[in-house]
Amino acid sequence: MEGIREKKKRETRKAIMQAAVQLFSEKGFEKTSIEELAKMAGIGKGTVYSYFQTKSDILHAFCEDELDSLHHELTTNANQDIPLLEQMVSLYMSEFHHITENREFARIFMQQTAFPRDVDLKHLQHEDSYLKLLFPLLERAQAKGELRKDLDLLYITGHFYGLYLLLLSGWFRGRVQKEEAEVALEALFRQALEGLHPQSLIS
Amino acid sequence: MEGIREKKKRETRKAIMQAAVQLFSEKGFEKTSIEELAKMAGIGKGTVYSYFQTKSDILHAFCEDELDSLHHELTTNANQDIPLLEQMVSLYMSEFHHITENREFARIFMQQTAFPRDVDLKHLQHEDSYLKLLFPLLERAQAKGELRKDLDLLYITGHFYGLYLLLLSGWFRGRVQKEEAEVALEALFRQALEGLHPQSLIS
DNA sequence: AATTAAAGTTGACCGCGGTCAACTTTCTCC
DNA sequence: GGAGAAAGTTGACCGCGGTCAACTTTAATT
Repeated sequence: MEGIREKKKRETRKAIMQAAVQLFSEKGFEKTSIEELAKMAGIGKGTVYSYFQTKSDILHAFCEDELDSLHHELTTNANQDIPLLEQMVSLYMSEFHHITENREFARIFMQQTAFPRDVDLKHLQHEDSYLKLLFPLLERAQAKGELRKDLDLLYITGHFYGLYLLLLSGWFRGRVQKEEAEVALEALFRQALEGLHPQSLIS
Repeated sequence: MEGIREKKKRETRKAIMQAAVQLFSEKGFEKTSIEELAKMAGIGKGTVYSYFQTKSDILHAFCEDELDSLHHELTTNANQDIPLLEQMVSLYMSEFHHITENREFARIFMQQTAFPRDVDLKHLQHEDSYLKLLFPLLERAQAKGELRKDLDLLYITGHFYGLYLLLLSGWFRGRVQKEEAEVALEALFRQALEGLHPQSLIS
């Protein structure tokens, strides 16, 4: 049976997350102080740090929850009968729209995900869930003859992810507007599939 | 003629940069305080902020100087007679080695370059110098028949850059070791050139 | 129920990044 | 050269993220 402690811990953690989402959305991540957040969650400042190690960890936890639910949604909704290009574009565009919903959240999350201070197991876990989602799609595409079979699946997923990273970065730097994103990503993915070499070079 | 002011400003700026490089290298970026840095540069704390807007701007200035000199070096040393694949790998690997020399520097730099807080003109300038470096290479490759001519050069550079971002991110997350980097990048670039589609699909 | 150990909470406190009003140095114009 | 303006410098100060020793609450034991 669940003791008082476990219950309280769950509730406190939830209260922190709720306060965080509200305040970060309202005032932005940087402008929200931990003390303020703790007050809204009805706890002392120090307590926050027994649930999360750093301020950005709070935001990170939220983002991972979101991404997890997004991944779950994608897995169940995936339509495997459309061409790979469309599948990938739609998949990454879902994530793109999700993540660009709130620039502040996305920035901190991507900064720490793509260029973390330390090598971290959490990142690898997240990556694995990613790969579990993509591999079946790619294997099926290979089976359907849409994808070369002599390539490492890891490199293929990496290839798409790299181009997605480029798109995200382009949006952050103001190079790509939200409305252009899908066209740009599709063009990049098409390039990846068809190759940059002229056909004549492929022996 | 140059007045006392201009001269002092140049010298002070230089002193700040020198102190920054030394301290950031010795103790790391986060562990170095502005007060300490100012002391070593022989000025007051406040003065630092009339030369740089934030702490990470100092590091940023250094990185941009480095990258500029690297780009210059690459431009003059570029050997245009080797295949495009080799050119691109060697070019990006130079940058990779340069940037991974100091993880701390690279992290802050890449976080702010790829996912900046605000859209910033400085980034666009830097990108332009990038493109100026790459476009001639690609045009020449197009002329030599190594590259499709129906593609936007911007998308091609983007494609390579995206894969480079992936490599860097992989290194930061501990997925790719320095020694494996070149092999990985070459594989990715080769994929990009040859395409992920099986040849039979290319009509 | 009483006692003690373990787990959880707290806010005063620290060091740092960044600001700004007061101050000093340099320039300009007569 | 002197007076006033303009530019540059400074460190006390502020607010915040993060720590920790003292304290409170829950669990385990007899």
